[in-house]
Amino acid sequence: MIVLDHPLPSDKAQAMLKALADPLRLKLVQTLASKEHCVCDLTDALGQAQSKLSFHLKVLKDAGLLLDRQEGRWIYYRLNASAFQDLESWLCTLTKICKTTGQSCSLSHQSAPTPGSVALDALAS
Amino acid sequence: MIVLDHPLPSDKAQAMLKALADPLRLKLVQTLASKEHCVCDLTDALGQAQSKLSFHLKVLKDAGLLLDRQEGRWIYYRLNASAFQDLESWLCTLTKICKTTGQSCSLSHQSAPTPGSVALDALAS
DNA sequence: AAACTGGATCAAGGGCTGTTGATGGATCGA
DNA sequence: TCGATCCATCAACAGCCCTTGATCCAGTTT
Repeated sequence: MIVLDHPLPSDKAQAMLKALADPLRLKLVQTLASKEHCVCDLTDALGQAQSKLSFHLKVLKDAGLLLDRQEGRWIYYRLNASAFQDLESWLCTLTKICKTTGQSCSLSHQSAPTPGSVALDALAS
Repeated sequence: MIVLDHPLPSDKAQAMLKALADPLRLKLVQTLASKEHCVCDLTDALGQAQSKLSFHLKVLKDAGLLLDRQEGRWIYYRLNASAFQDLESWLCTLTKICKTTGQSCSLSHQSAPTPGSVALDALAS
């Protein structure tokens, strides 16, 4: 089995993927993409119950995808850009393996496989 | 709310994310990264029941991440490189938004925001 | 201090998802 | 044709996740 040699551990990447794999959480991310919001803004914007949003915001925050700050009574959430960057990089590594191992690929613009461009590591079980 | 303007629809991306967000399915992907395998190879390699692997292979295939071909009694599964590429591209777009909207970002090497480099689209509700 | 507001947390319930063992279809060898 | 192998599918069960409404806490206002 090929295991990604990447600074982002697979279990962390998995937690991020799981956090993003929900319709409402994806809407939250898209909403927070423009700028930071407090929870009451989000309840208005998305028309969802406060406790529900708090639940999903916590999931996203625990996965590392969100950051928050307090200002008086309000708590402002924003995207954690570096986490998204890490996940993108992780997925990029996976995609490169996929291309360099001669998997079927319909892309006409795929770059030529450069030996060593993908770091692999064999692992028992 | 900002919505990704990307050829890959968000619900498809979400299905892929959900499919990848499982430990066993991620192991399957990593195993298939090296080369195609039939199901009986995978049961041996991962020490899992055949029906369990068939279930998870179907989830990955339904999400578009796997392709299969039949050869006699065996069915060989392989990664669908273009699907991984699409998902990577989708996530890349999301990350770019995150960076260009001035979200807090600890990266020192982030590229300068180039206006128009990220396609955005406003959407009601 | 008392009332109010924003938000987190909790318990209960329902629904979705994964696991397990059994069954059935398809292909191949004898 | 018969048995064996590979694999998909099914039903039943268990566990997890999401939703909902209530409650609690912290900060603010009066």
